[in-house]
Amino acid sequence: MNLTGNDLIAIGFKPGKAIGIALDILAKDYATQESEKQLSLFKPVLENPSAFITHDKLSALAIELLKPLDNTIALADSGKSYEIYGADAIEQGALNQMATAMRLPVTVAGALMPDAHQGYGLPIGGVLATKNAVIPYGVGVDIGCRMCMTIYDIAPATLEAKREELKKMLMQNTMFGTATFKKPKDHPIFERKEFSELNIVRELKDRAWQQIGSSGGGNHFVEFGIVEILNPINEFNLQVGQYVALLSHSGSRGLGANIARHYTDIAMDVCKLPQEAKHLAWLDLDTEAGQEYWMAMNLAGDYASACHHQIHERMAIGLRETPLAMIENHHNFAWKEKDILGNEIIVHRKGATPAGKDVLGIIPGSMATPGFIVRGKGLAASINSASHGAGRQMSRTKAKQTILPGQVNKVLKEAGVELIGSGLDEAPMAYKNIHQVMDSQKDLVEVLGSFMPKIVRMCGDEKFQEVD
DNA sequence: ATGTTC
Repeated sequence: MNLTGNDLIAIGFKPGKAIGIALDILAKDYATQESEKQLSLFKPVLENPSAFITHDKLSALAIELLKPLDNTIALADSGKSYEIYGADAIEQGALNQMATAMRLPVTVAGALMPDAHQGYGLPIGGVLATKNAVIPYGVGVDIGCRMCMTIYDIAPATLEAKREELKKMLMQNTMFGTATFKKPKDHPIFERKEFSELNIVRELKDRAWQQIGSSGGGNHFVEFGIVEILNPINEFNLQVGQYVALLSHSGSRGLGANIARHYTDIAMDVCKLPQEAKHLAWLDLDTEAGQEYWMAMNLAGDYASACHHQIHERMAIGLRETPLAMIENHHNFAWKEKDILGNEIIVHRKGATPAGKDVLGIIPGSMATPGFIVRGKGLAASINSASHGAGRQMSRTKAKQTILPGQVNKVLKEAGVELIGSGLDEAPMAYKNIHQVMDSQKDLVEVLGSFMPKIVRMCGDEKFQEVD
C-alpha cells in the first residue's frame, strides 16, 4: 500500500509542495518498501532537514523543507456577515466556502443565492464584493457564461406544427462538445486590440476563431420553447400571452477557460493564502497582472456574447423572422459597481445573475421545467444579484449513477420536451425545484414571464443515447 | 467549464 499525502500530514508535514516532492521520491526510489518503513524514512528529514541536504535521494525534500514558510496572508478570525437566500436547500460545502470567502482581507460584502452549491474557491451561486481586487476563481472558469433569449412573433401552435423543421434547424446551426463550424462566421471581436496586445490572449486567437458560434458542453444548451408574458407592463411592449422563443446558455469556450487558468495560476503564485482559501487568491487591480486579467476577462465576456449572437442570427435566418425582443445576461463575471456610500467595489458573481434595480435577466430551470424572465429589484443585501438557475441538487457523478434513462424520458414526455443530446447528469432530477428557488428570491427579482423548453439540444452523451 | 487530467 502506498503512502498518501494525508499519511505525511499525520506525521507532521504541512500542506504544500513538500508533500508532492516526498511522494515523488517514494514512487521513484522507495516504492517497494512497506509504508511503516517509508514513514520512518521521512521522520528524520522532517525533524532535521539540514542533515539531508546532500543526501542522494532525499536532498530535494530537505531543501524544500528548509525554505522559509510562504508569506501567507492571514484570514480574518471571523468573517463578515452575509445574507443567504434559500438557506434550507443549500449544501454545507457551499456555506463553508462562502464563510471562508467572507474572511478575506479584501472582502467588503457577500451574499449566497438559493441555487448555491460547492465549487472551486467561491461557491457557484456566490456573490463577493471586494476592494480593488479581482479573484479569478471568484469569476469562475467559464468567464462571461450567459443566457440569451430571442422572442419571436410566432404562436405556440406553429412550434408544434413545425417541430421537425425546428429540430433540423437546431442540428444544423448549433455545435456542441468539440464540434465547430466548418466555416466560422467572422465577427468584429477579432479586431480587438487585446488579441494582439496580451500574449496569452494572442495564443488563443486561432482557436477562438474556430470555436465562435459553438456552445460547448456541460449544462450548456440551445432550445426552442414557449415564452409566456405574464406582466402587461414590460420593457418589450409585448402583450400578455404566449410566444415562441429561442434560449441559449453558453460561455467563452477555450478562450475564457485558458484565460481563467493562466491568471488563476498567477494569482495563486503572488497571493498565498491558507490552504482552505488558496483558490480565492486575488490580483490587485493596480498591478499589471490585475489589469491584464480585467481586460482579458472583458474580452472573454464579449466573445461569449458574440457566440450567442451568431447562434441567434443563424436561427433567425432559418426562421425568416425578425425578433420581437432579445434579452441577455451573464453570470460568471466581475463588475465595477458602487456600494451604498458610492465607493467602488468589485462584484464577483459566480453563477449569479445581476439583479440591480430594473435590470433584466433570464433564470433557467432545467430541460423539463420552466425558466423565468426577471426584472431585478436592486436589493442591497443581495448585492444586486439573484440565482442563475435552479442549481444542482445532485453532483454529476451521483446523477449518472442513480438516474435511469427511462425516468428522464418519462419526465420529458410528460413535459412535452424533445431532447437532442445531453447526459444523465443534466436530468431534471439532478436540479433543485426551480419554483422553490424562485420563491426564495422574491425580494430579489420580479417575474415578467416564463419560458418552457420544448426542443432542447445539449452536448451528446453516447450512453444515454443508446438506451434512448 | 475545458482539445476535460499540469
